[in-house]
Amino acid sequence: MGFAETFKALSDPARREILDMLKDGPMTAGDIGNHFDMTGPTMSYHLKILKNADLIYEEKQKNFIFYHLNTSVLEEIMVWMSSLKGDK
Amino acid sequence: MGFAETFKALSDPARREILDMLKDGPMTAGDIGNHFDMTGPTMSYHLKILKNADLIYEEKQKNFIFYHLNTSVLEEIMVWMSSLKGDK
DNA sequence: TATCTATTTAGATGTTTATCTAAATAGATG
DNA sequence: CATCTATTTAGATAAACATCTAAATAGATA
Repeated sequence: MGFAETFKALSDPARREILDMLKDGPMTAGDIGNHFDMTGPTMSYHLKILKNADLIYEEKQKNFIFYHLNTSVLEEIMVWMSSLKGDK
Repeated sequence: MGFAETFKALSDPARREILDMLKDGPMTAGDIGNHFDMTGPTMSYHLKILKNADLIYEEKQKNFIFYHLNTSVLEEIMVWMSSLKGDK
């Protein structure tokens, strides 16, 4: 939990695409995975990184896991970026 | 040049600190390096990554190189982040 | 309860990253 | 022009990362 973790999570194109997909609502791990040419375990790995970075959270429902976007961390990053730009 | 490169550049704490330092005005590679417990070559490596990510640019003056902050790339990232947040 | 479905964990592997030391470049100055 | 100062390039290395296959978990259902 820190900027390093967040930026590392955001540095991978697949992970950014996952976030874009979740913008329209929660999805199961399987449905997310179907959009990529990757194995399940690889998808699971990326989801874990996004989860550890607090960019998504999971909700278990039956034997599915729904992933939700969490944008609160992005707010903090935008504050830092604004300060870099000199916006006080 | 792309989000991947930018986020990777931002994922390192030393590199983020360099950007914070440059917020107050340009600095030479040497002066930047003096703030860190790192060798010159390591500093040079980080500066190159920031430069390739277009987050800084250099201006040669005598036998010094002054590094300047460049925030235009951050704007694009903030636009993407805003869209994730649903700010249309 | 046996098994099917959804997802994760474990372990292996090739690639990328951050760091160092040693050497190279290039401009300024005695 | 010899050398000092500022910085980078080259090459090596340990750690971290992204990916895979095989196996494990855990809940739903026949």
